[in-house]
Amino acid sequence: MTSSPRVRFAPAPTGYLHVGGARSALFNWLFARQQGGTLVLRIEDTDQERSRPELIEAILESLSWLGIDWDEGPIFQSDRRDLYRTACEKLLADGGAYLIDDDKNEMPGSTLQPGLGVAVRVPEGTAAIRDLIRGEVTFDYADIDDFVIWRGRNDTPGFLLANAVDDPDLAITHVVRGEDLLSSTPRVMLIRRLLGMDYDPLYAHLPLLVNEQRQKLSKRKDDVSVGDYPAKGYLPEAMANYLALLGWGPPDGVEVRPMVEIVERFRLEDVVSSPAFFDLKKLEHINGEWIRRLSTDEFLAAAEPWVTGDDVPWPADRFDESVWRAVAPLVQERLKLMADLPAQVDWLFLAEAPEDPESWEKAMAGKVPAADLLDAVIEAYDAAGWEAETLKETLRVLGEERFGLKLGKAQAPVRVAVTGRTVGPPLFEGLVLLGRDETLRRLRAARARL
RNA sequence: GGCCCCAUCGUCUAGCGGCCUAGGACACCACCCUCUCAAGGUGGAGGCACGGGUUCGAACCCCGUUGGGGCUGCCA
Repeated sequence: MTSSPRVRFAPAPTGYLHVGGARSALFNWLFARQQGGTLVLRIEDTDQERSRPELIEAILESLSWLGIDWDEGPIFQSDRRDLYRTACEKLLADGGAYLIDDDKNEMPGSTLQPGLGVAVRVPEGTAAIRDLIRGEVTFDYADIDDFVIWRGRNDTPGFLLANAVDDPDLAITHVVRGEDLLSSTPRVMLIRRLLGMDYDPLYAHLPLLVNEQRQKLSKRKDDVSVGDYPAKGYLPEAMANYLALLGWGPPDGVEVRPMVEIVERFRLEDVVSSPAFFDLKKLEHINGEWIRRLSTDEFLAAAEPWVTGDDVPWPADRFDESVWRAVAPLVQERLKLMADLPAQVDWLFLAEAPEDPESWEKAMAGKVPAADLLDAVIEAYDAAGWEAETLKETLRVLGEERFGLKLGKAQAPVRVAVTGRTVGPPLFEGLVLLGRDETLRRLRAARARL
């Protein structure tokens, strides 16, 4: 008999969702969706002092942004305090745990008392964890010290206790989480044993996500808050796609693909056991791939905040929707990050070509006779038909016949005069959109500076 | 220190005893394409940490060494 699995993602609201947590959430989700199982969202907010309720909404938002949905919850551990308290009292009464003072000295008594904490008395024996990724991992209780399960300081349950109680109570079948939790597992198992439960879930301890120093990603040292990624110009599809590739690889080697295809192929047993470096470079590449995969309409929708948001570099009233729609496909092909979008099109909506000294230097002070060339272009464009192909041909012929320059060289001064930069979308299509008058005005203005 | 986990190109991975003179992807280099930049195409450089076993045969199995990491909190 195979009943459908139940898994959970259990973040503590002590910070925003970071990429490591997101990856754990994603793997739980992938497994649940793969197996037709259930994903429970549980908020581990037992520590009154560290929990910040206002962060919960942000965490849920980040999960949703990634396309991770859940079937039950969020369940708050802070609502279930009585459950943990009852379990703790039982342990106390049975002698499996004892009261402690602030310095962890054992205190007399077998019921919870204000101001006193509770510690488990670790007995002899071993705990064998059944881990889908690592096989069987055994711990000897002789190596484990007595540990606190109830905080006397603020009279709240510790995470080990809450964990031990919740997973069976929620009928969790598979615990999928980071490897940093592996060492805490024997203690959770011990609590359950002392409580008389014969239940243990199957575990899957995911390899840690690490930084360049190969250390566990930390919110403090590493810039890894998922909530920051939309504003950096990442698409949720790209982030989720990349995260799925950390610790797992599709059997057919096709890395960039829709999440439904990843769900089809995902197997917890195939997750590797060694840590993975969170590589922004690869994320960027995948983001570029996803941007290019968008239909024009999808791209326009994704680009909306980048062309009409509060941070656009041009005055809102100068933005021209039809011009934007016309260049959009040209820009879509060249972006890795949506954040790079404004710099591609700003010259179309600014009153003047943007200033970029480096570009100016490169195009105007090089070997190309910029002044003479601009003079010639101005004269030619004043009379030319205003279509991309004509403008291109005009410049090509002019450049070759009068200056002995290939189009690649001849276009540089024109590009910088009009767009301000040496790089950008295809020039002649852009000139058509900018219009003859403004193009000529910018060419003359640039010529005057030489 | 103790316990536990891990070890294939710089990075992410494929490989689950012979298909491996180790495959793919990112990054890097070269060339092609090209109005710039991208994208795309072609090619290149680059790896099984080390030492013992087991086996007819090990990247794959076992042991050890070394290295890295995690935990060791009245955080999770």
